[in-house]
Amino acid sequence: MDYIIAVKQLFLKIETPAVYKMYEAITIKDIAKALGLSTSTVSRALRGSYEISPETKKLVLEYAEKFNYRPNPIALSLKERKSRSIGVVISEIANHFFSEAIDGIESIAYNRGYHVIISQSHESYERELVNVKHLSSRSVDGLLVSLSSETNDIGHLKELHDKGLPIVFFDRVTEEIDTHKVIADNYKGAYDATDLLIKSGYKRIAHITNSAQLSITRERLAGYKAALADNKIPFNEAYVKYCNHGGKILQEIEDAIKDLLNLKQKPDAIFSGSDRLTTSSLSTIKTLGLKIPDDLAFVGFTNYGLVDILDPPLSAVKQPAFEMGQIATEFLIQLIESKRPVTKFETRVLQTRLCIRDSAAKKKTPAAKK
Amino acid sequence: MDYIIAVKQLFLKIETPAVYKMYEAITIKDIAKALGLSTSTVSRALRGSYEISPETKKLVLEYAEKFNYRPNPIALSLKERKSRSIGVVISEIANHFFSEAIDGIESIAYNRGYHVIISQSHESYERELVNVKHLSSRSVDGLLVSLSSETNDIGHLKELHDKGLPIVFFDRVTEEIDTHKVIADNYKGAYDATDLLIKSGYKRIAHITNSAQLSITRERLAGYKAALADNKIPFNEAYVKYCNHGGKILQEIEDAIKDLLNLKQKPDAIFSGSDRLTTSSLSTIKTLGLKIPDDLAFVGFTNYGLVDILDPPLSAVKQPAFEMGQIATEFLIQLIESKRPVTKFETRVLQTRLCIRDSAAKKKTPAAKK
DNA sequence: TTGTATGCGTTATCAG
DNA sequence: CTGATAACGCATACAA
Repeated sequence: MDYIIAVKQLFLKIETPAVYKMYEAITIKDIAKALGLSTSTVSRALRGSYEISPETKKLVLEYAEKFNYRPNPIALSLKERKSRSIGVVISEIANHFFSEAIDGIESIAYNRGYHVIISQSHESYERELVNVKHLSSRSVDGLLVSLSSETNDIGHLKELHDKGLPIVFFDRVTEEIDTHKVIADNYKGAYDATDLLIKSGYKRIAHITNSAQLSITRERLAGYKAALADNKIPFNEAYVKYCNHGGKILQEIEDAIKDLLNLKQKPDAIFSGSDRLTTSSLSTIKTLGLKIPDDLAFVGFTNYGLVDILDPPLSAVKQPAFEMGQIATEFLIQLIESKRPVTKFETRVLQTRLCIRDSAAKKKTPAAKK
Repeated sequence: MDYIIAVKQLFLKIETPAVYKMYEAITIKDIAKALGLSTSTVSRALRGSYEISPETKKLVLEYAEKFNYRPNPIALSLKERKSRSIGVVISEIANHFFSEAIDGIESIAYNRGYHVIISQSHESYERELVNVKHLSSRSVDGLLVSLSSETNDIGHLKELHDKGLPIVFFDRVTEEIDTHKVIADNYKGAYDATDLLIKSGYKRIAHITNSAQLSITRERLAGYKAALADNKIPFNEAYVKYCNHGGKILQEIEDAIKDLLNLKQKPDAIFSGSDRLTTSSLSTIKTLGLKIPDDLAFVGFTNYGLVDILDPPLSAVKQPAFEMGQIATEFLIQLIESKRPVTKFETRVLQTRLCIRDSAAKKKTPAAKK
């Protein structure tokens, strides 16, 4: 049986020329041969060089058009030593903040003729490492990075950056690498959210947030603390819950919220510090049978279109994800195409937007509590 | 001031050699020169060829290891005439069905050493065309396609496919191209959803769905009709609302739902046919102040994690997006790496999953209505 | 066992 | 105005 197949294969191999093989496209060489010109003449004609006679130019251009000539980007890459592609390193596409950011990234990249290669770390340092290695080894011209929540050693990126690979960070940044960065005003966003809860009459406000090493976590925590301080509310360490945000996030959140509810001084409101944290928290709150805002008021960072379809509608801090992606990409392309080494870097800070809805509604019984 | 900067730059330019320029990596040629060997020897040693002496092999391997040699993928691509990357053509990343599918695609692709390049059409035929052109012209080895809702001319894809570019369709497929396809059992999913509503006591069930030319729309409509027929409920054309799903989807949906509510025989339930349609419908229903399920019962296709955080929890048809992505990718890589032309193609159909929740709860007053 | 030469598709340099 | 040649990094047929 195997023998027959083998013979058949041999037969097929002889019979069929390499037609099926690959989408064969026309090359400069083909044009040159067909027109009895040299490849260099064709190349120059195609690029509209002034030193080619109008007739030749016309001839070549028409032939190219007719046979739908497209320059081979891979050959160009090899020659110019750049791939015209940029790598994006993020944790999760299935997260509206990042998918909006990607929209922004693409809107700029495609206009400037760059491919976008996206890789997800799923919040794992291991995977981030693998992805960065995969993307680097000279197949991308630059990297757009938002760190995974597990990452605290950025040696892999530092090394690439030192070797001259342009890198721009957005959202989850690091201070250890001096380059352009694009972030939201997390401090102010968190301040606004916390302040809204306080102004609505809540005093015992818990904060569910990402892993402690992320820049966004630190900045949002600072904004939360500042709002408490400005309103003369003491900061309570037990009210802050860090979640590593990995695969078992739902369990993590459930544990965190249960912990909070078991405290002697139960919190009366929660401020949640990210997209996934927000949805997971809401899910847990529902499971526990708690009513928002009466049992627990709620405000969260999120870019999902959830704000108004929930009951009650969700008060949320929205990040300018699309713009962040755009600006980061502009920065990166600028670095890639810069003729001279860049030594002066910028950290661009964009404003967040607070959407006020019922989930942080005024407390109904402010008098009853002490 | 500018003058000083210019002088400084000039100075810098003279001072710094072309180090900043580009992440320079070591090549086979470098190794050969350093070790006094020829490039071919090095190349062979690196690939562990049997015809190289153990000593030379060791020498080369150690040197390569020490200087962290990585073969240049672009040079390889040029040589082997393939890029080891696959293009993904979808409408929106910010759609859980697609982001889950992408997870599946990546899980397979990365294991097999392929890059994944994603492009979004945002439901526009124009953009789909541009993206496909961009991806093709020999920079990807194959295409994973889910058509935009605007697309009814697939000439661009047909041409590429005829030229030998492997293409696999998933979710939104076409019959006009003979190749592997991966779809959900949309017929059954729609049947189940409609049947659930009927079994819960609803009889006037509207269907909000995608643009009519999409395969998923046709299949889901068929399932909806079949469930009605099996339950002896007459089909009412006025109950089916097609939405083109473009930029102004919210307005479209609002109009559609208002139309439905203005009918003499107002529907008592809605079955919605996609992720975005579902969230937009819920949003509109909320805006109009309608209560689910008392005023209007609801079941929708969706892959969002919404099911249980809404009030009432949402009954939903979930698609096996991750698996669809995986299988489509396996098909594609199989086509790409096949040594012979493939003539026998498969259409894989995966099962959907119905999640039953309160939004399709039993009707409370079945007696009152005729 | 190792080296030389060639080609993948393109552009730049130099020579006519 | 046009053509020949080299180079980008790698693999391989062919020589030695």
